[in-house]
Formats: sequence, C-alpha cells, structure tokens
Amino acid sequence: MLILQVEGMTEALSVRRGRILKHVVEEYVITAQPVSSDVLVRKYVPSVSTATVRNELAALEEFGYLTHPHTSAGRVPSDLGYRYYVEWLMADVGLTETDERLISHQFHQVEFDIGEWIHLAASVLSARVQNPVMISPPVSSVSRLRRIDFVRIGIGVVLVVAMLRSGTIKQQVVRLHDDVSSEALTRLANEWNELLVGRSADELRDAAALSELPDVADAAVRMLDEADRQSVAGSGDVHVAGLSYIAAQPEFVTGDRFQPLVEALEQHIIPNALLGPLLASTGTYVAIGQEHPFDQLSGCSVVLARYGRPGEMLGVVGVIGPTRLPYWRAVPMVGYIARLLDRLIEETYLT
Amino acid sequence: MLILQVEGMTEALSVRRGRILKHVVEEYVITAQPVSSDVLVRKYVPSVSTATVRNELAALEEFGYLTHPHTSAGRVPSDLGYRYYVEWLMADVGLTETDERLISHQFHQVEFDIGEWIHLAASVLSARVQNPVMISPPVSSVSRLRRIDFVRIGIGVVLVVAMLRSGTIKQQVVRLHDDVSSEALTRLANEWNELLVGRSADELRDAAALSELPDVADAAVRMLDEADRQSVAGSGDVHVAGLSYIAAQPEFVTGDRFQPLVEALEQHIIPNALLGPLLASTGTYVAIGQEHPFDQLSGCSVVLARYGRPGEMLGVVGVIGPTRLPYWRAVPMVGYIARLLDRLIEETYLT
DNA sequence: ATTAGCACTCTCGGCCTTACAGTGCTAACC
DNA sequence: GGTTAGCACTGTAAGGCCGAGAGTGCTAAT
Repeated sequence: MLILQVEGMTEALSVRRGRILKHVVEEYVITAQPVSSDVLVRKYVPSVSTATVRNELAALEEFGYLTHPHTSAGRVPSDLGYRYYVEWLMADVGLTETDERLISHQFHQVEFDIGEWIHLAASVLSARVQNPVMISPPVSSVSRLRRIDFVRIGIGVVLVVAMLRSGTIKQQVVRLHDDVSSEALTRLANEWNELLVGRSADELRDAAALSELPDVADAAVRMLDEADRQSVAGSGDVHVAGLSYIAAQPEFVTGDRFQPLVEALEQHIIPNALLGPLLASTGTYVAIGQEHPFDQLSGCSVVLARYGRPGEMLGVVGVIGPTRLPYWRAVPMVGYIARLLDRLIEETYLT
Repeated sequence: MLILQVEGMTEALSVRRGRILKHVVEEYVITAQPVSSDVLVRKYVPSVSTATVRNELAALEEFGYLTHPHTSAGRVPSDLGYRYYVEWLMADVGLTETDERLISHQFHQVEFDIGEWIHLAASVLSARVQNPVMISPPVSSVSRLRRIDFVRIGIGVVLVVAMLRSGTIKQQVVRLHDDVSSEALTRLANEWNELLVGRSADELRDAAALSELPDVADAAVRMLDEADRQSVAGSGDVHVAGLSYIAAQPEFVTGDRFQPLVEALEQHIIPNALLGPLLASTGTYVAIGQEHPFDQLSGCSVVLARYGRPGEMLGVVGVIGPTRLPYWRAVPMVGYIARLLDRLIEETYLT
C-alpha cells in the first residue's frame, strides 16, 4: 500500500474507537445511510450502551474522522475517516481460494490475447467491486519490435503490421508514389525479422533510411514512434467497464453528479494523468475524495495499481466510485487482478 | 429510409397541420418543454391566432400525433408524431459542403486503420448529434485470410497473427507439446501466404491437417472460425462514444431511467440484436420509442445504418437517445458517416 | 373558418405543521 | 474515571394547504 502523507492523522485511536470507526465506515458503505449510535450497538457492539457509543462518536468527530449531515442524523465518515480505515482498520482479506481458482480458470478459458484479458479483467473486477473499472493496455516505455510484416494490398498501397514486444499489434496503411512488388516487401520483412528484432524506433531509423524501400521502412519506424508517444502521453485506449453500476449509486441519482464522471471515464483522463507516478511506484494507490488531482471528480475515490514488468511494459488497472467505496473489496481485488495480469503477460509475452 | 408499417398513420395532414406538427416536434426537441399554442404563434405562425392553433393542436391530438401531460400543459409529440415527422415533415438537410470537407479532412488526417476510423467516426457523430453513438466494427459473413504469420515466442509457444480481408487482425498464442523452429514456422507462413490467401476457415481445414505443423495450422483455422462465430453472434466489440451527453438530458436526470440505457450500451445489445435485419436491408433504420424490440429502453429512439460492402464485410453505425432526438440531424449524419466509412473501406481494404 | 373572451384545470412553489430520528447533556451509578 | 439512563433539543422529511400562473377547451361572435 502506498501510504500518503495525510495531515491530522497522527492520533492513534484506542482499540474501541478504531472498531467503532471501522463499523461506521463499513455500515455506511453498505447502507449509504448515516450511521446512528443505535444501529452500531445493535449490530456490532452490544456490550455497551448507545450513550457510550455516542461519546466515542463525538470524539471521532472531534479528530475529524466523522461528520454530521445535521444534528439529528447519524455519522458519516469524512475523507480522513476513510483514509484511516484504509490505512489501519481494513482487514486485508484477500480472496478465498475458490474465488482465486474460479477467476484464474476464467482467464485460462480465454484466447491468449491481451485485449481479451483486459476485457475479462475489467468485467470480473467491476462485477466484484460493483463499481466502474478502467484498465489501460500495457505500453512499453520504449517500444521494441518483435515481428514485422509488409503486405501489398493495392497499387502502391502497403499495409505495415508490427507486433511489439509488449504484445500490442500496430497496423498502418502506407501510400507510395510508386508501386512495389510483394517480393521486395517480403525480402524487407525477412531482413528485418532476422536482423532487427528487439530494436527501438531510434535504433531502426538508420537501417530504415538505408533499406531497399525507405518509404515503407520509414512508416514502420513512425509506427514505433507513435507507440512511444502514446505511452508517454498516456493517450492509450483505456477500457472501461461497469459504468452502469454508478447509475445505481444513490450519490449519482442526480445527473449533474455523474456527468463529469462519465466524461472523465470516456476521455480516459484518470489513468492517463496518474500514469506517470503510478508507473514509477509499486503497490496499490488509493485516492480518497479530494486526495486525487481531479476536481471535477470531487466525492469520488480511485483505487489504482500498475501491472506488467518495469522497464518492459506497464499498464494500469483501477476502480473508481463514490468515496463510499467498498475499499475492503476494491483494494485486494485491484491488487489481485494486477498480479494476475502480471503473470499472464510474463507467461505469454516475456518468455 | 426504411419505412416501417405503422398503423394509424394513413391520415395525410393538411399543409398547415403538418407545419404545426413539425414546429411542435422541433421546438420540443430543442427545449424539452411542452409546447404551447402561444409560443407556436409567436415563433412560427404569427399569421393566425392562438385559438386557431389550439384547434389544430386538438385535431393533431385526435389523430394521435400529440399528447398532453396534463390539462394546463402544452403539447408533446407522441411516438406516432415523431414517426410522421421523420417520414414526411423532416427537411432532409444533409450537411453543408464545408462540414463535409471538414469531416473528410479529419479522416484523412488519421492513420489508416479501421479501429481509428471507428473511434473518430463515433466522436464526430456523437458531437454533432449530441447523443451517444455506437459503431460495431465491420465483420465478414465469412472471414477470409489476407495474411498470416507465425511467431515463435518461447519454447513450444507460438503466436499466430492473422489479418483478415476485412482488415481485422486476430492474434492467439498456441502452446505446443513439442518445440518448433522459427524456420519451420516461417516456411509454413510463406506457404500459406502464397497459396491460401483468400480462403475461408472451411477451405483451410484440409490444408491445415496435411501441413507440416498441424497444431499451429489448426489454431489458425480456429481463429477464423472464431471470427465467423463472432460475426454471427454479433458479439463484436462495439465502440461507444458520447455517453456523457445523455447525463445532460432532462429525461435522464433520474438514475433509474438511464441505468438500463448504459447497461444496454455496455453489453452492445442494440447493434447486435439488430445486426441481422440491418445487414439484410439498405438505408437508414429509425426506431422511435416503442418501435424497437428493447423494452428496457422504452422512451428511447435509435437511428442505425449499416456500412461496408454487402457480401464482403459489414458493420453498423448508430445513434441512441431519448425519443426527443434531433432526427433532422441524426438521420442525415448517420447516413453520411456510413457512406464515409463505405468509401474509406473501399479505398483501403477492398482494392 | 377564424377569433376573442373567459371559465376551468392542473401544476408548482412556498409555507406551515406534525412526526420522528438521533444527538448532546446532565446527573446518577459502579 | 468510565458508563449509563433519562430527557430536552434540533433538524429533516412528509403531508396538507394555498395562491399564482400557465394553458387549455369551449362558446359565441365575426
């Protein structure tokens, strides 16, 4: 877990206060209703009276972990309260063995294809967390060639298909001034596949200029450049699933709350903006309420983790939802899916 | 335009009634407010009095083209009213020349790649119609091979990359019991690329069984099978854009209205369910309100058109939104985008 | 066929009232 | 000192009422 510096959280809570805060968070996440001293006593701590609980609640509010919608309402966790919960109180449950086996099985059912895995991972994750999920495809810091192919598809029209080390496939049609023969293209492809595999765009540029078909070769280099550019700008085609879950959330019944969220998801700004720090760091990143840099998304929390192999290829998997997020599910699940993707990629593409 | 049989629409309207219905539809689509006789007179037909207009409105209601939320409210078009509008009243404006050139220019800016085109088409279309857009990628009725490649990526692990005539690229990793050499794979690929291009899965099956590497060849055949299966089941990966527009629509302020819509879009049920009839028919398909077969989507309209080349590869492009849809924009735009994609595909992939 | 005039109907916003949920405080208790 | 019963206090939510306003439908006149 990536521990953020959060001011005001130095105070360590007594065991009972911690338990009560935990129960408030979990109850509120489930019911979406302010939690009263009454239900806390009935459901969680029957050994004490409501008055005692009220005293503890007042203290927790004093410290800033809880708030009050109004006098005669129960308590609601503040951002700081959620943060304390995630940092100290959340039972790191993980998944049951059968669950793990079930999910793993699903993945091995599917074609060996990064795109398919991302789809599946997104749908599994969003179903478990009951919130929208985004997964960006893995990108290499520097794209390296694994395999290239040139196909003549018309007079002076050539399709370049490059497979990168990351498993991504790029394709582009090039229009030439003069026609070229299929044979020349095959020769070029063979040459590159024998000699230049594993090279980056920069390393290929010179070879391209000297090659038999500079126009075509140049297009290939530009494709790799493009792939690098995308990975930096993070403009990759992030996959989103489970959007419909937020429509069911009470905090989004009013349209103006969730238009910005849908927009942010459609424009892929979340993983892209956080790609940099995330790729550098390890572990799971949790941003609660105002902690993340997106002020359009106030009242939303984000749980993100990177996957892939540092220095080779990295992607981001994450959950977004209201601050009232089931962190105890989201955090382990995001971590689990990230490690699962790690393994799949390792097994398949990096051997 | 695909004219549906709609009962009760036999009555041809007088010129003035038609004009008034047209104005009611357009005014209501823009303002989302019931239209009163007063604003009709002020904005559109100042030559007559409100009383006259009220008589006409009452007649239109009699015929079933309009309704009344309540006594002291203005008129709202019924599904039948929209239908009459689309069939008879809508000015088939088309796009201005500059618009066409602008859009065409945008498309020629972009990489020659079906995926990119679909993304761009979706974003252009949704921006113009201000409603969500879905585009299914083109699928062939029978997938035919254009190019195939076998790459050894590990011990006994082979990546099969097949490019289909439709421009789609399929990839799959195959695990073999025994290792194979890169040379054998290259031989196989060369052989296929020389002899078997343009073949379907069925036509390849025998050749695969007889080939040097039956396991690998078999995987390739299965990939083509899979592609065919997808095109039939319509489970293709439909691209959706502009979802955030509906959040702004007044009919979707309450979450329960749009959860089913988001769900339907996420699961791609609309283009998939209508794929069959659409691929068989030509022109633009407009389903208003209850006319389409999706009862989760009551109160929604759909404008769809197919694109591609019959017998070769076909896809679907469409707009969805509340019945209060700007048909006069949606219908020509969907048609224009479909024809644009036609041309791009024709130019690039079917030469 | 058109129109002025007017009664009629229904909604919407504001305001008040009541019920009630839940707290905060105080004083007693162990 | 921590815990608890009791109770006053406060803010919300739901229902009812009222007046204003919007827009129609009808009738009778042109």
